[in-house]
Amino acid sequence: MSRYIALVDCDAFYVSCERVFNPKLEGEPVIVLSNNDGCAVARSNEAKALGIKMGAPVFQIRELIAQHQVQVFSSNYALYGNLSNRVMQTLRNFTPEVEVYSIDEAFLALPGTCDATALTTIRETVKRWTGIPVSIGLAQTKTLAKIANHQAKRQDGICILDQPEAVLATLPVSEVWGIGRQSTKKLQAHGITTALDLQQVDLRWIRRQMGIVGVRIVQELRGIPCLPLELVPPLRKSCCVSRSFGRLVTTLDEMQEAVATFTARAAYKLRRDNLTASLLTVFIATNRFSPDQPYYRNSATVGLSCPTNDTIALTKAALQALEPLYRADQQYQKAGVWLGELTPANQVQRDLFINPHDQEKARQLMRVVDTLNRQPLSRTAHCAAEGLRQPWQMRVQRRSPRYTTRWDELLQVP
DNA sequence: TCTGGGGTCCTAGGACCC
DNA sequence: TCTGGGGTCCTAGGACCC
Repeated sequence: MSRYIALVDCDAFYVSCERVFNPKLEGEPVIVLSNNDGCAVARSNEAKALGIKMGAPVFQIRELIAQHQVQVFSSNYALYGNLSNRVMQTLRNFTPEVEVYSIDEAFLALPGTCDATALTTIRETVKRWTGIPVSIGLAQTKTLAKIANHQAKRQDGICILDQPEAVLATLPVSEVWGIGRQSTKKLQAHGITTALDLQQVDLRWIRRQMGIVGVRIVQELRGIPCLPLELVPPLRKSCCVSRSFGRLVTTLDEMQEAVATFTARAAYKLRRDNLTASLLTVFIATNRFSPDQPYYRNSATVGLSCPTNDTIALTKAALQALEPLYRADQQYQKAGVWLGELTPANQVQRDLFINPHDQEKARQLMRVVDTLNRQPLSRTAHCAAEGLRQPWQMRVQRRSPRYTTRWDELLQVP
């Protein structure tokens, strides 16, 4: 074989990040929560063994946590993002062909001569240089590499899947990458229950049932690559900032603060990536789980006459879009801002009705604001519309220090 | 009391055109 | 009265991923 695809996946990534700076957590049940301290999104093996499921709402597992003294952390994205970069940089030492697929996963192209010793070297190097344990699956396609990785996690951290059929026969079809709940139901109804069953279906049949997506999955299971490595991340097409509130929001004032805050964050992300937006959508929603209140959600979209990444222009548009959505008789649980039709900032057409001098002044203002706010999540300079106290902010009750990105939160060795 | 956030891709169907 | 065939573009919504 001339070429392999490896999937390198960090083990319980957020938990592992916490353990790097807090070795006492080793061997203990540990979980990391989603934003707003809502659900468990990362679990150590010890926590998994207790039966804590991925995405379990915290309030449903309170007893389990107390009973087994599970260590609980809020998400600390500054820390996880930084450690993720270190892992990815380490992987680039082994091949230039690295696709960063998510915060904790990367696909690597490796030569066909690659063997278990090489994988072990990669694994041990990442652990030594970053402190993060990874598992590596190797196969002929991305979809098979995913499955190999799945196997690796159950073994000693590496798996080479040369003859996949035996493994596919034992794997429920729902575990195949790209097969979600709906597809699982449909496939099972036709007697396809294992990955091997899926590998052997008729291509015309799967085309009718699942479209081109299904065909690709089946081909990949057969060892025929359909999903190329994306070495250069494609330009983003949209950008969304949304949050659940720490407590319900009822007043228009607070909702405006929140929407202005989310807009500022989204505008910053555009400037960071050198993009502008022509479309802005605001959405607000009540709690969809509330049994005694009907679920109300609504959204409004405004087009921007000139593509922009200016916080002030975008905030004006967002507040204007919010106005007709807001209803005084509702208790809101969540809001968000979505920016669409993104184009590179240097390709923006001149707007005949905007004075270029004013535009340049606005750009300079944003540069100053971004410099003042360079510390992650800092709010040294912001619009008045964002408010000061922000009582609706999400809960972050158990966040560990931002060891690697804040001088004042460096690890101290007594 | 308490249920995340941020994305992408694909398809079907409507409007419109020649 | 008859009422084709092929194409593009746009949008909404579904499905899925981590």
